[in-house]
Amino acid sequence: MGVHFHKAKQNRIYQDVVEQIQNAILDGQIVPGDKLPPERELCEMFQASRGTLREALRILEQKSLIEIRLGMNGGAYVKDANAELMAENLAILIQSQNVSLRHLAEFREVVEGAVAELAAVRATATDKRKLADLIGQAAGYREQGPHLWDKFVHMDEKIHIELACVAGNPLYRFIHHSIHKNIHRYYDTLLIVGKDEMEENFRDLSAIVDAVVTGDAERAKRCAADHVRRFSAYMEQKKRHTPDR
Amino acid sequence: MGVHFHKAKQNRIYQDVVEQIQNAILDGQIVPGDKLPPERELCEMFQASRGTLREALRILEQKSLIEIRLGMNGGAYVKDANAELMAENLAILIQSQNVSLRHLAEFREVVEGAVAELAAVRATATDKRKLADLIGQAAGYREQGPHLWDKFVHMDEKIHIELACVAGNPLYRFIHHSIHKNIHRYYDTLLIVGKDEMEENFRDLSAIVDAVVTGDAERAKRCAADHVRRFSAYMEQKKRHTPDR
DNA sequence: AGTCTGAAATGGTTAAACCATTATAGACTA
DNA sequence: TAGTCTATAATGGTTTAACCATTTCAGACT
Repeated sequence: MGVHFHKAKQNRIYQDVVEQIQNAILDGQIVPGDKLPPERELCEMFQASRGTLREALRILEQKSLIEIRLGMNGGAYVKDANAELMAENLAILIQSQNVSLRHLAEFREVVEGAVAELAAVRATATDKRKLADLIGQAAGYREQGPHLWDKFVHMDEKIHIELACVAGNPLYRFIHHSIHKNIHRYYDTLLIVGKDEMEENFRDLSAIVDAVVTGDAERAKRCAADHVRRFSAYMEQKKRHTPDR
Repeated sequence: MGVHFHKAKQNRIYQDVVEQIQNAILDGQIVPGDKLPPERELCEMFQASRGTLREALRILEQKSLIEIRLGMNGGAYVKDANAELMAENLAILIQSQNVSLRHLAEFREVVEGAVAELAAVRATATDKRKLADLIGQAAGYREQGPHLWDKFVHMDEKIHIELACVAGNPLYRFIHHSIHKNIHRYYDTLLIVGKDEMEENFRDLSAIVDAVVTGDAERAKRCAADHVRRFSAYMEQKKRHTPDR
């Protein structure tokens, strides 16, 4: 690998090491999938001890910039998915009780609305076909009865992701991912889908996609926001009947 | 399906240390301002070596859960400002060129709109007085000429923060903080405020606050979104005239 | 009363050794 | 020949013990 590191300076050496490697990654000198040299070699490059170097690696790992694998062929691999960090952050905010489920729902209403609106404006013919296809699959699972209902739930997720992609602003993808990851554990216990809920959910999704395909941004926004509102209300209600977690 | 297990690896002592300390913090067993014992004592408690323990501390520090100070009376102090993380995170997304300034502006338009809307609905009498007061201060700085213009710019910031607080959803505070921190370095070089820009900015702010005070949520949303749009357009324009960064 | 100084507390760094996990090549077996 | 076992080597994980650097503060000295 052709990247040149210079001797680590500064008071806190590990910080300097972090910065050098981080810059190399963010500048594209090292790309996702690449492997950094083994720790012992990095030590020589940076003229630092292994302990210090490992503290730097821990920080980079926590920033989701690298992933460290064990064993032969192990080492520090440069990662791609920057979305993980946001999810982790959000998790901490929630756990420290600064942000409640209700806050999250309120925010999600706005975000999903904006996503649907943008998607309606920006969807290409290909995007529209893809969305219609996803709705078709969901319809299929819906009809085939209870044993495929969890597949249906999964489609809901896929449709939301697709909408975020169509919207064309990566921030929305990241945010959606973060929220979903954090809300997921509530799904598992609270979201026991009955036929009625599924039908309603399907109607909501169809309405959103229909509005997007039609290019009716205003309606898309309204439908998406309504969808989230109904869904959140449903979750709140379930939660009240499932005492204390 | 539904349930997600993760590999049950006992190894990686530092992870275990991180979890124990993090839980203690998030559960409130240790509160912000508290100091953890010195490294050497923690080593004994966890029965781990200092190197391992320090790797754990680096992770907690990167998570903004603790802050480490040097010298006598130094050590690991528990922090409470969780907003830093999100900012750091967003910075990485931007620097890795996954998110552009334009994306950020587009998102901000939606967010500031939602904040103003919520604020209009939820503002108490006290909130309204506070907002009116801030606008008053801004008006004062505006009139007293160029030497106070940077104070005026600062007021703009304060008003946005206050709106986010009034909106009553902490997520918006965190998001605003993140965006602001990341957009700030552009301010410094691009935002040379002339009298016209300041006047326009002041009109925008007044309009937003007026709508909020009046309780006109719809208008507040529109004014805030317009404000961000104008501001972003102004920045884009400046940027084109300031070749390459 | 003010200033200097040095000791103590604490994090930062180093070095060398050993343990644990994993991929793989090559030996062994069916 | 095909499959399976095994030894080996590459690499991260952990320990230990020592020393360096920074900061505070009590007490000495103006």
